[in-house]
Amino acid sequence: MAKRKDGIETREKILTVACEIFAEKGYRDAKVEEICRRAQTNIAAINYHFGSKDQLYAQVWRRAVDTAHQVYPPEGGLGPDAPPEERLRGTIHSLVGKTVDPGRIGDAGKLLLREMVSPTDAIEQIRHDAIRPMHDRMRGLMRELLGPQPSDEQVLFCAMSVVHQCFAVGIRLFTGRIPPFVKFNLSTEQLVETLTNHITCFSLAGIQAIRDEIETESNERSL
Amino acid sequence: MAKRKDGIETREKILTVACEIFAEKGYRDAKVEEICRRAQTNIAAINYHFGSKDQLYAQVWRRAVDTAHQVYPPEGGLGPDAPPEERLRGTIHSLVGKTVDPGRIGDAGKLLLREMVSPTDAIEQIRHDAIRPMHDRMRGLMRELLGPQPSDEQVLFCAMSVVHQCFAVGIRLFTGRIPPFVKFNLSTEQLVETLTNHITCFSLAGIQAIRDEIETESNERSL
Amino acid sequence: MAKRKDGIETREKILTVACEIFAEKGYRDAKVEEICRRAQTNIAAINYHFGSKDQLYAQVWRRAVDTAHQVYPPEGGLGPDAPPEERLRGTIHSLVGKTVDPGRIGDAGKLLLREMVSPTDAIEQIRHDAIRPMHDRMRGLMRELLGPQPSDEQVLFCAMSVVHQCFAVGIRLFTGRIPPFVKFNLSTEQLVETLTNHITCFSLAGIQAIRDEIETESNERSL
Amino acid sequence: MAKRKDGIETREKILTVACEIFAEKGYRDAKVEEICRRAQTNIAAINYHFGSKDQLYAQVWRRAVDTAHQVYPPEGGLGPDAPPEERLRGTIHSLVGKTVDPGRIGDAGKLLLREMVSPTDAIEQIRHDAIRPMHDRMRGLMRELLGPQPSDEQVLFCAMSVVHQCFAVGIRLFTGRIPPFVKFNLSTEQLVETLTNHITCFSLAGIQAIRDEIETESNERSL
DNA sequence: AATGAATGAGCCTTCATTCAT
DNA sequence: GATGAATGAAGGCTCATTCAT
Repeated sequence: MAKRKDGIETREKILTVACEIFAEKGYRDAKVEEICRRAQTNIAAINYHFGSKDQLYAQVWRRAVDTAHQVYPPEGGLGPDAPPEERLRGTIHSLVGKTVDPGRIGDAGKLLLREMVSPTDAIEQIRHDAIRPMHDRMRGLMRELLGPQPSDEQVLFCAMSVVHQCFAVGIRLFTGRIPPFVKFNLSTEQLVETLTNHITCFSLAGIQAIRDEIETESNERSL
Repeated sequence: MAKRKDGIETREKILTVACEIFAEKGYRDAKVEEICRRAQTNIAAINYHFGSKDQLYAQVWRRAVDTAHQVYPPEGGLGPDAPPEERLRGTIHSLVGKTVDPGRIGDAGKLLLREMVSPTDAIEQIRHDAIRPMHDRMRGLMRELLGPQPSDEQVLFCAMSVVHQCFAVGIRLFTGRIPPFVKFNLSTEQLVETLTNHITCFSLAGIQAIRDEIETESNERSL
Repeated sequence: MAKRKDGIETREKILTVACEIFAEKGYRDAKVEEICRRAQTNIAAINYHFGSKDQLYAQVWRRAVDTAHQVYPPEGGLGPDAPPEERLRGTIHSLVGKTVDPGRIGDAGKLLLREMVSPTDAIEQIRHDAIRPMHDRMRGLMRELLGPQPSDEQVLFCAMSVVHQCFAVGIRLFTGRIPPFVKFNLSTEQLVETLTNHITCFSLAGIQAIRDEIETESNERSL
Repeated sequence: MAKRKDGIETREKILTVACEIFAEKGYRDAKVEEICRRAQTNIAAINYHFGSKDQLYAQVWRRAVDTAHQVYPPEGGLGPDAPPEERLRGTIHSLVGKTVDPGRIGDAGKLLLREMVSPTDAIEQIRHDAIRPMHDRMRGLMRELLGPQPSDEQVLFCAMSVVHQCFAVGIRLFTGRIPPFVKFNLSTEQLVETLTNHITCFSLAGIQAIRDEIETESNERSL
């Protein structure tokens, strides 16, 4: 006889294992057979509980997003009244944490990064729910920091400059090209902190440089 | 009839089509059947000319790297005597071009980016030939620009900050989330120029900020 | 419906059909499609139940060996105390039965013979389990029957003389060159008996002749 | 430009190489690509020179039979007037030589043995031309040696006993289970001689035993 | 006469999904 | 509710053969 547990338990186990495997191998190379085996359930369980591999993936993704946002809230938990420099640091901290810190959000970070780069059709909806708000927020911050009259282009470019710096380490980590951080003997928390400091410092200066350029252009044009 | 020629033509046709499809769908989702159909050859042609799908992919990749390096040489064609700021601009230009300009390097850019993020086993060799030199070069540049005593960590972080800014637009382009550049009515050449300017400006300021930080730390320590 | 049972039945059906077809056509020319068709299952059943054609073959072979040994035990069921002439007869009976009697061991005999002549890589292990013991046993018997001082060479040659006589009819049967036994109206049991008698009589005399020769040589040498 | 040799040369090269490979791997596992490669010609050569793989095989087989018969003539070159014991020895010598002596007949022996055991459809005709005469001859010899009134059955069984002893070593040689002859340091010629002696001695005694049995039976019946 | 690029039929295998129990 | 035997569509690869040159 089969164990008549809760049904919820198996569901959760599958979700967890699936996240690991999707993160490790990607959607296509993750096999339902392996997920079920590692989740110690039968091969029909995924279809039984989730309807299909696609739908399982969507669930896994949604849970990853939720987990990541919960552990690393969008702007680091700061309110809208905090100075923009602080909110930038908070946002960078959040992004770096999400993609670098497997200790606290499991494999959600890898999954997020993977989807960031090779999007799957099935979950366009979810992606827009999760990623666009982040970009919108980042663009808002850039507008605050870039001063009076930045062009949409400049706002977008700066936003991308910041966002992709945050992804950088994550990408390198999960593609296996782990940089020689190990020798620095940094804990994950320290790594997140160090990276946040670096990117914030680097970016604030970068943004300021773009702002100066805008003003120079503006002055030239007004002459 | 255009058949039974010297075999080179068919080979090239397959290579071109395969690059498109690998870039578009990734290795796993690219079907040899589709490649052959679009190349107007028999389904066995890939095995005949390349031995296997794996080996075809390796060839495609190698050609993509070659093409990209030819059109966008590593440091923009500058010699080692040029000032480091210029060489940074050249390197950024090269990276941006490779990942943004489908007009001149076909789908090589997409392929490069894809491999950057989800590496395939078969071509570790090639990846090391193409990617590591770039990172080494970039780290060398950072050392020049960061002044007397940067730590390995600082060099690495700055290099990553620059490199991943360059990939940013490429990633966004090829994941289909085409940013609203279109409305700016920029040609690809203009886009590459604009991005190069932005990233160079942003990064030089960022690097300078890190350099200042280093010196501050150094002074504090020497007190 | 007779479907979705315990899986054993389908497995057995495949095993039986596969034995027939492997025996009939050999490993390479046996097609999984035909096996599945004749076993009235899906083409994927072999992979599901056995993993691969290779592994199916190994299973088939192991079962054939087991069946054959069960129906025709190595020395005809005689104990080690029986006189060597009787044990020789028993061994001959066993070998002849295994290779001649399709009525009681199905196609195992054909399979054994086929493997005897064109060994397959995958099952070296099994071959050593089944064939070497038989040869060792036969050589032991020869030593008993050849008297005091036979050379290894003489033991081996006599063993081969006996063993291959036993295979003779089997080979001729399964290569389709059925000798005109049919006209003798012999049942399979009678055929096995008749052949056993013939080979035993022929071989005991042959062995005795070699033994005489040994003694002659020995005498000559001692003169 | 292609070498415009004789055309005969290439043909012969293919025939030789094909014999090697067919002997080594069997018809099914021999690949035309490998044959052509090792024969240093193009992949279409087999079809060009022989029409098909089947027909090449038939040619190879016919040549193997011819070679074997030439080097080891059916009854060892003895005339019909020689005493039957001598002609038996000659026939055994011929059979053993054909299947054991790769030095003088190339791989023809292996090929013959292989075909002996797993006949190929395409060359039934040739097989009957080569094998049936041998069996007829052997049965004739048996009739001479078995005395006045042997049954067809007894004649056949004795013929098989002799013939298959001759194949024994060959089979063991070419299936890779080379017996420890090596340690005896026998040259091929010596091996052929030794085996011929053994089988002749063994068989003459065996035949005599069957003859005695016939006479016993006959006496019993006539009582 | 000879070549080798190209073909297509066929094979084994994979894998998400279904369904009887 | 849960299982796992079974399915079928599809994919990559093999290989003897063909045909334009």
